[in-house]
This record gives sequence, structure tokens and C-alpha cells, in this order.
Amino acid sequence: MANLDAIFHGLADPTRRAVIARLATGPAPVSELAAPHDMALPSFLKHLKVLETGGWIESEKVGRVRTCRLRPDTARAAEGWLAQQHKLWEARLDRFDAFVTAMDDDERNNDDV
Amino acid sequence: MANLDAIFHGLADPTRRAVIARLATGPAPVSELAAPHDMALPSFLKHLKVLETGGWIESEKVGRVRTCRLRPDTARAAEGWLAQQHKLWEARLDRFDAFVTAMDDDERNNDDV
DNA sequence: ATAATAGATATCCAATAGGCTAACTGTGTT
DNA sequence: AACACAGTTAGCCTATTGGATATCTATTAT
Repeated sequence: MANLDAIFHGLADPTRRAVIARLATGPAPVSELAAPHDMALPSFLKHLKVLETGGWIESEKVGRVRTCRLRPDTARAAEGWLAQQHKLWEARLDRFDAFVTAMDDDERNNDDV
Repeated sequence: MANLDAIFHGLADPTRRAVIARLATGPAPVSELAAPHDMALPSFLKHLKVLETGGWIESEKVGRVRTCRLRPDTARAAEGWLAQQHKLWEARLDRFDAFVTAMDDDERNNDDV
């Protein structure tokens, strides 16, 4: 599994996110992936390399065309990290809410507020 | 709201992810955030800047200490993008499953398989 | 008033990122 | 055999990244 640095670096560029979005609807050859992007092919290939390094895609070449497909487990790793933080953070907010509620109760029990 | 480039760039570094993880448990001053990281303070401050640009954190300085806190909406934006791709991709796999199932049915209806 | 603390700013540096063109390899097509 | 097609590789260029040190400002403590 690719490391999180490479995984998130993969997402930090609009061209690469577009490729992922395209591949989410099904595999495609390099030239089809490249077509929408106003960029020389070698430049585009670098993005594919970054995605491959990040574990986002895998590819297979048959004849002269290379077909790329998405690797779902990588998306899960990325979502997993975010979800974990989210959970921590939610837990904290819950504790904070409880604290505020307790404060309110305290204040309600005071005559001078 | 920060753009996705900056949001995901924020995550593409272990120091920055550690800061986010720390802040998910509650706000902290710069020096406390910096302490675990074996790095000169100015270098660390750059990471905080990247996180701020990516919309991950906000901070307020009172006296001589600056306290940083997480911005939850940014996490949601990141998760949102991933979830959307995930949905597309799941939908495709479902169609693929249906296709395979149909194939199997076909084959079951053939005598020569 | 002096000293210590918390952070900010300026500058430097090597490595990486993201773009390009030119030239090359291998595979179909005519 | 000759051509076109789909990628690939090599090199070049500029901007950004991620680290450093040295110096500076503003606040708090003695």
C-alpha cells in the first residue's frame, strides 16, 4: 500500500483529480485519459506516474495501448485517515458540548445570572 | 473555502498530518504543536502556514502566544470529494457485478459451458 | 531595567514538481 | 515496405517545497 504522503499528493492537483474522477466510471487507455487536458503527453504521463506511485491507479499494456484502472483500496486508505481524524474531532466537540451544557446548568442554579 | 489543491496538499506531509491529528483533540499554542517535531521553528511555521492556506487551521494570537484550532468544514470538503468518487466507483462496480451475473446466467443457459 | 519567552521575518539552499520539446520504441495499417 | 499510432524516454527550464540560520519584535517575568 502506498504511503499517505504519496496518496494525498496524488490528489493535490486538478488534472490528477480529474483522472481519478474519470477512472471512477471505468478503465480507460492513456490517450483517452489525456484527451481532455490541454497539456503535452509527456507532461500528462508524469501525472499518471504520480497517481501510480500514490497507488491510485494501475495499468496494463496490451499491444500498443495501455489501459489504466482505479485501485479502490487506496481511496479507502485516504478516507480512512480522514474519518479517523473526524472521529477524534467529533468526540472532542461532544465533550465540549457537554461542558457547555454543564456550565449552563450551573448558571441556571445561580441566582446572580 | 480553500480549494482542493491546497486542501490535499496540506495532507501530503507527515508533520502536517500530525498537527491535524493533534488539533483534532483540541486547540493548542504554536510551541506545543511544534514540540514533537524535530525541526527548527521557522520550518515548522511554514507547515502551519500551509495548513492555514489549505483552510485546515485558524489561529488567534493573544499576548505572545498564538493558539491554533482546526477548521472542521475543510475536513468535510476533503471527505466530500472522496465520497463522491467512491460513489461513482461503487456504482460502476455494481453495474459490473450485474453484468457478470448476467453473463453467468447466460452461460448457465448454454449447454456447451 | 533586564532577561527570558513566543513567535515572526528574511534569506539561503538542495530537491521536487510540473510544464515543455525532441527523439525513440514498439505495434498496427495499407 | 512504409506509414501512422500510442506511448516512452531524455533532457531542459522555472517555480515551489521543505529544510536551515540569523536576526528581529513583542510580551511577560525577575
